[in-house]
Amino acid sequence: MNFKHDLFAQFARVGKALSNGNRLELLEFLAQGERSVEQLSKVAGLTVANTSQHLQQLRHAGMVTCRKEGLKVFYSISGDDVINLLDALRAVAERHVTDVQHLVNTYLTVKDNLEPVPRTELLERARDGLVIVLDVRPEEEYAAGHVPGAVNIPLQELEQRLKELGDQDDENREIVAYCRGPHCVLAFDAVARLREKGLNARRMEDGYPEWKTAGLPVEKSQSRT
Amino acid sequence: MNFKHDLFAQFARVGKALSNGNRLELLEFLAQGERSVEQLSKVAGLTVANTSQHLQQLRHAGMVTCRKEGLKVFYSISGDDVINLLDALRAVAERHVTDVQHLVNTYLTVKDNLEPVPRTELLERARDGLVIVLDVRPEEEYAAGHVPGAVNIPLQELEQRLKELGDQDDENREIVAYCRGPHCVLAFDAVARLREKGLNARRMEDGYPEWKTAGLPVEKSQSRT
DNA sequence: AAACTATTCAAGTGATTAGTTGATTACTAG
DNA sequence: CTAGTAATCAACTAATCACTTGAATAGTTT
Repeated sequence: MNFKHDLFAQFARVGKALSNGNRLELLEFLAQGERSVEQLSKVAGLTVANTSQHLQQLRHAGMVTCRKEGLKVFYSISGDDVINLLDALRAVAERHVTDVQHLVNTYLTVKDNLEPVPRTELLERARDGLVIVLDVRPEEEYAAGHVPGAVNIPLQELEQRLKELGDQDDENREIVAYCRGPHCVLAFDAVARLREKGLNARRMEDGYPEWKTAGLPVEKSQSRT
Repeated sequence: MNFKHDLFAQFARVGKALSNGNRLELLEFLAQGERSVEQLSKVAGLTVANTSQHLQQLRHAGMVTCRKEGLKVFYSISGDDVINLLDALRAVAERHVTDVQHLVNTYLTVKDNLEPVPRTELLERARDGLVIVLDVRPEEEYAAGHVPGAVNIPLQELEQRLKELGDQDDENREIVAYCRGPHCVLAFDAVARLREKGLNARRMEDGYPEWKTAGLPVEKSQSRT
């Protein structure tokens, strides 16, 4: 039964793509939208050549596609099924690899952290003005697409721009922060800092890619070409 | 940001578990239910020592658990999320890796193959006696659990025992075959052979593990201790 | 206790993989 | 055409992985 063997070897090719931490990081970043090789290499802290090689492995596994525009090559996730796969991987890793839970817990300095806010609940409460939705990702990612009505304050600028959130009529209005995904640390950080300031902050379940994949509405900034 | 790096390294551990064809084959077999190391080594065509090592990798990735009973150690999938992960992997591999499609198509000698029968539809039609559900897995797997009312004829015995299916009142009663999963070749084979004999055979969507995971009713044989 | 069985452990070999470096290709701008 | 840029390719090293072999555990049977 050579057929069977070949078939599993093909599946393993996709598995191999998931077998390296740097590639997973690239995929998580790509889940935001398309990116150039240079951008990706910076965010993952790899050389351009190395990044290029990882991207080609991902491409051969069918997980990303690329598009050349002038000098630059833009990579992007090749379909929603890939995001499902990444989420399934996360789910297994979270549930079973105790080290992950340990890492997440250690990072969450705020131990009495409330449950993250579910996506569906959020949208209507934001519409009613009950919550402020805070996008803590970098400006360019916000511009490429974000949750409707979300305020964008990148994490680094959070401390200085705190009043933009507190200035609102009600000091105790709940703030819901989100970032790149369930394991992006930006929103964790933001919630921890906001709580230190006495604000009522929570984290949104998952992040922008999951929001988009769930078919919920998104908004884009027109400010750039 | 060392935290981030560590976190992705933990995810990669699960990814690594999926990066080898033999391990994927073991997982697919384990998705049927628990198995001893010896059984697994036979089905995958590996030495016992090698199988044991693969299983321990899977265990460290949190994908399987084991239970010792007397001399034997029985391994099993550690949760439904693992089956979801395997299905997500398959989905990506199927959609993107053209080689997989090629392999599957090559194997399907019957080109005019009808759509596989959805699970939900099947159960009520079987109850009404409209279809014969055929389980082509080996006897022991059938005994460990099967779709209610299914007839068990292992693939090897299919040709000899054909009359057990044709003997029924209506020659044209539809036969729906299933096996271990969407990429197990048993049901493909069975359908192809039945059609050669002029019978009205189709393949069930997915296989037994997916059926069980979907929460649909199952039946077990009492014939063995 | 001795023989036997199922599994695991430990050590070693050849193959594969991750990452570095420097050259090369494809494209743009002057 | 030349210089410059983004990405890829090619060649290499160190690390990791798959598998084999033979020994060691743990449990059962006699």
